[in-house]
Amino acid sequence: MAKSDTRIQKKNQAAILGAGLEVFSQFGFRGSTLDQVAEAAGMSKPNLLYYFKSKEGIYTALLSQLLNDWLEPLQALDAEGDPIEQIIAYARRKLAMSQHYPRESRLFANEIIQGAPRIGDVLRGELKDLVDEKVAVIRRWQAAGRIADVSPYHLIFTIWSLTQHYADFDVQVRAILPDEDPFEGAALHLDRTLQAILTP
Amino acid sequence: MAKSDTRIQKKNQAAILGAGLEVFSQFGFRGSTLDQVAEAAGMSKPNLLYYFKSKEGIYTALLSQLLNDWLEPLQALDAEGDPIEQIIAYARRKLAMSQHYPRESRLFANEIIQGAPRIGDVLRGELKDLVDEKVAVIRRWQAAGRIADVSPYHLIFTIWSLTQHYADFDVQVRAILPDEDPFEGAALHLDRTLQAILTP
DNA sequence: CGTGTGTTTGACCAGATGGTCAAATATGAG
DNA sequence: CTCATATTTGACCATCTGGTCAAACACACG
Repeated sequence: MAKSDTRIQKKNQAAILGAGLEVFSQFGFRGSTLDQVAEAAGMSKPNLLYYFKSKEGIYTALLSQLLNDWLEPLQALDAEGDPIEQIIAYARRKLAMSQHYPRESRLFANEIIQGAPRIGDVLRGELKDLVDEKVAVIRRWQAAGRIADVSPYHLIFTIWSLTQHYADFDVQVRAILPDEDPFEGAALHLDRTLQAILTP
Repeated sequence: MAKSDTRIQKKNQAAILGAGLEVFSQFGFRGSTLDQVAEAAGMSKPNLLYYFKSKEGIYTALLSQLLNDWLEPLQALDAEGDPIEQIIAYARRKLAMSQHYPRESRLFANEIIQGAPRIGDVLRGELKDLVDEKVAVIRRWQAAGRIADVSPYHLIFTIWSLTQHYADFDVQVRAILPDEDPFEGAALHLDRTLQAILTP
């Protein structure tokens, strides 16, 4: 019985999710108010709640909408490709996401630092399964002697932490490097680091 | 004219700061309430405010009290020591802090992700100066050919991100590695990674 | 143009939250 | 023990916040 969304509904839902991303990524869930989101979306608070049941509804809609985009780069890691090339390509995709979608990165960071109360199940389910699968791929590469024998789990943590650092701690990075674009140096450094770790 | 604190004052101030650390590190500043802090400190809300002027007062007292501990490991980096040894020792100290003081790490992470509204000046001042000083040390080591020629700034970011990741994203790390202590593998991985990057 | 449906909002409410205050209670120096 | 001072708290207040509701408005379709 679900009617397909009208033009206006699509436009407003998109505006609300955009505003929610802006606000929630900066202040976290509890630190944000509906008035802030409404203001950022350019509409009244009751109108927000005409499109989404509650504050929580906006937030969880955002989280689940973004989760797929967030996992996609790792899914693209190809067991048939060249090992070092594949891993570096993955790291570059992740870094590019930090550069172009820092708000999404900070949204997840806020959520996870505060104990992941709303996506803990996804972390322990979908995410863990995906990581386990790719860890198996890396282990096969290692067994064949094609890359060095580092812990695949910690290798993945290395890529996550290094790339997300530039988005999540952007203020700190720019406090240290006020006169340059951190992402240029980061890309080069990331390449060299992974080369150094992975070369057998 | 400042009277030295009595026994009771010392005890209660410590209790409040401990409670504040517990609560603020989990929910961030805006996400925490004075009632939560009072409850965790085992006293009434008005009594909290007898010792600290405001919620903000507790928070900023915490931040500035912890900042020194946070910068100390980097200060201890010794220009006269063996380069690779010194850098790895720094990374290990940082990792140990993430392991033993994860709440402090998350407190800073929350603050910085949300734009560091209260410690931006410290980042651009004290922290930047300290980092610049140590970067100069690393550059001298590199000029002497004693370590590889990586960007010193990004090397430091690497150490920060890798070590703090295990504290700040603890929930995610443990979701992926439910059956082991992540810090054991992390220490080994960190050593190997830095060896690989730094060996000329 | 008129009518039914979808959209928007001003006014409002209940509960939470940061902070105040006067009164009660504990403490310790003489 | 006594009293001045330090400590503690119940009751309270103003503001903020998530959410509701009825009324107003816009719009498409006959």
